[in-house]
Formats: sequence, C-alpha cells, structure tokens
Amino acid sequence: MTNLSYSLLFWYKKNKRDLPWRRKSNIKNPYFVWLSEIMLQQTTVKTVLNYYEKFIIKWPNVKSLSKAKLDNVLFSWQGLGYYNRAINLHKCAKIISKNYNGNFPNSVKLLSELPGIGEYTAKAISSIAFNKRTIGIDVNVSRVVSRIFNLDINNKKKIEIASLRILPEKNYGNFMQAMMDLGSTICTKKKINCDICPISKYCKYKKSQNKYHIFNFIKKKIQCKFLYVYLIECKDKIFLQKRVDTKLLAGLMAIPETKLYDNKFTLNTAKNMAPMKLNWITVPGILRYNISSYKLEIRFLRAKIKKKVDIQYGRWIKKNRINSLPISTLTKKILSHLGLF
DNA sequence: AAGACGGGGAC
DNA sequence: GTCCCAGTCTT
Repeated sequence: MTNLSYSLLFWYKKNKRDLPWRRKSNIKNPYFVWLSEIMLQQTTVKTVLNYYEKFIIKWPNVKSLSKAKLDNVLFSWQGLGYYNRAINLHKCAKIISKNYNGNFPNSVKLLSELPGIGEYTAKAISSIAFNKRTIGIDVNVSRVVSRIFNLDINNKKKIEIASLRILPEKNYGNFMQAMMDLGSTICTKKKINCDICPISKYCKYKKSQNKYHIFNFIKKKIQCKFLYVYLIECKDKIFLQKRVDTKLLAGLMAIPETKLYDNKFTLNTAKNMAPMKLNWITVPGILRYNISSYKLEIRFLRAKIKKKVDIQYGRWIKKNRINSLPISTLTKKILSHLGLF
C-alpha cells in the first residue's frame, strides 16, 4: 500500500461525508450503489439526496423497481433532469430481475452492458459495492489525479494509468470514494485547500507550474429558441401529450408546443401551426427559460373546445390531477404561467 | 470526436 | 448573468 493511499484512507475514515447510500447496511448493496450512481450522473449530491430517499422507500430493491410502471418512475424522477436516466434505470432493473435473478453482476464488463451504465458507473459499482480492484474516474478523481501527478486533465489514458498506480492493496471501494470526497471538499476546482489536504506531501500541485490546471476553454454555445405552447381546455380538463420521439424531456407529459425556432415568428404563424383549428387567444407574457443548451423564449395561446378530441400520445387531464403526472420543471413553469400549477 | 441531454446551486 | 456537477448515448 502506498503512503498516499494509506494517508487518504485514514483521512476518509474520519472525514467521509455522511451520505445515505454509504450507511453500513447500504454500502455493499449493489442496488443502492447503482441507484445513487445513476442519480449522481451530472448532478450534485445535495440535489440527489431527497430523490434517493424517496426512491428507496418506494422501491427498496431492484425487483420492486422492475415491477413499477415507467410513468411512476418518471414521476418520482421529475425535476432531477436527464430523463433518459430514469428510462434506462427502469430498463436496467428489468434486466437485472429477469436475466440476473435480481443480483447485479460484479464485473466491469457485464455491468457496462447494462442500459445507463457506462465505463465510469460500471467501475464505480464494481469498486464500491463489490470492492473489486478498479476505480471509476469521474470529474473529481481526474482533477485530483491530475494535480497529484501534474497531468493534463483531458488526457484520459494518462489519468487512468496514474489512478491505478496509487490504488491501495485493498479497500478499493473506500479509496475511490475517498478520492471523490477529497475532490469535492478539499481539492475542489476553484478553491484548492492544500493546507488541510491529507496527501499534499505526495502531490505535485504546489510545486508544479500549475500548467494543467486551467481547463474548460471551450464555452458551450447557448442558442436562443422561440416557440409557442398551446393550452387547450375542455371543461375541467386540459390537453397534455406524452413526449415521444424526442430526446428533450423524453417520456414526460407536456403541453403541446411548436418546434424550437431560431427566429421569432408571428402570431398568425403560431395559430396556423396549432394542433387543432380553434379560436386561439393570446395569453399575455413571455416565459424565458434555460434548458439544456437552449435559451427558450416561450409565448402562449389558449383555446376552449366543446368536445374532447383524440390526438396521438395525448391525454385529457383534470386540472386538479396534473400534479399526479410526470412533468418537467419547464412544464411546471409553463402551467404556472397559465395559472394551472 | 462531438453534440445532446435538465436543473439547481455557487459565485 | 456564467459555470458546473459521482456521465451516457447517439450520430
């Protein structure tokens, strides 16, 4: 065992974050590890906590989750974002129940074949739940490793080789989590607390020219997009549609909308593009909302209809039942603008 | 190899 | 306002 890994494990034992999926009874339970890892993809710990607790109460094991309706899973996932994670979570639960009799495989190879589980998550589960000799390299681990060895954080191969070199002789799962905790509390992106770092004496960061520690040169382009949404009312019901054949907010229920246009367009155009020919009335106000890589500018039309009409993937929903459906934060804001949520 | 995919918190 | 987060999947 290297001095570095020993020092880090010692530090971790005393200072690890108290997280629900790390409770003694949970940490070796692959279901809990898997669920937390999926939720934590591109999502902060703080945000995940409530969702995680809700999920394990509702579905305490993989078999119960596999029997759930997808809409129910999406409902519990609403607001967490990246809804394909929920769809894949559900798919994966079914596979584990059916093909693996409810037991997760422990190898990186087999784990990687499951929906929603990529290289990182496969290694994380294998390491944390099964204590296999591997390490999932997330943004925290790569940052820490890059600083320890003064490596280019974007050079995946070098970071990986270096991370394997500092692995302890046992306690692989703890070591991986220790690296992540260090990265999220002490060796953070902007504030770098070498003074209280348990492994600073093994680290090149302070001595180096900080050559590789400025990154993210490329800015993500945010595009402005314009759209109209359509509120169709029939007595005490409104018309909503399931979002299929779209990657954005996949699987959720939403109010009908136009495509996302690069330029502003006229009211008449919006009326012509409406899902039905109705007496459309403008709802005052514009809703601006940032989602994914778009800056949305949303305008509103509303109309009443006498008799319900059926449209594909559509459902007529009682206004007081909207909150029982899986909908996105964006849809909530839209409905809120219309006084419905 | 690059782009799409959500939402909230930090600053 | 901008940046970022326990990444994965598609093209």
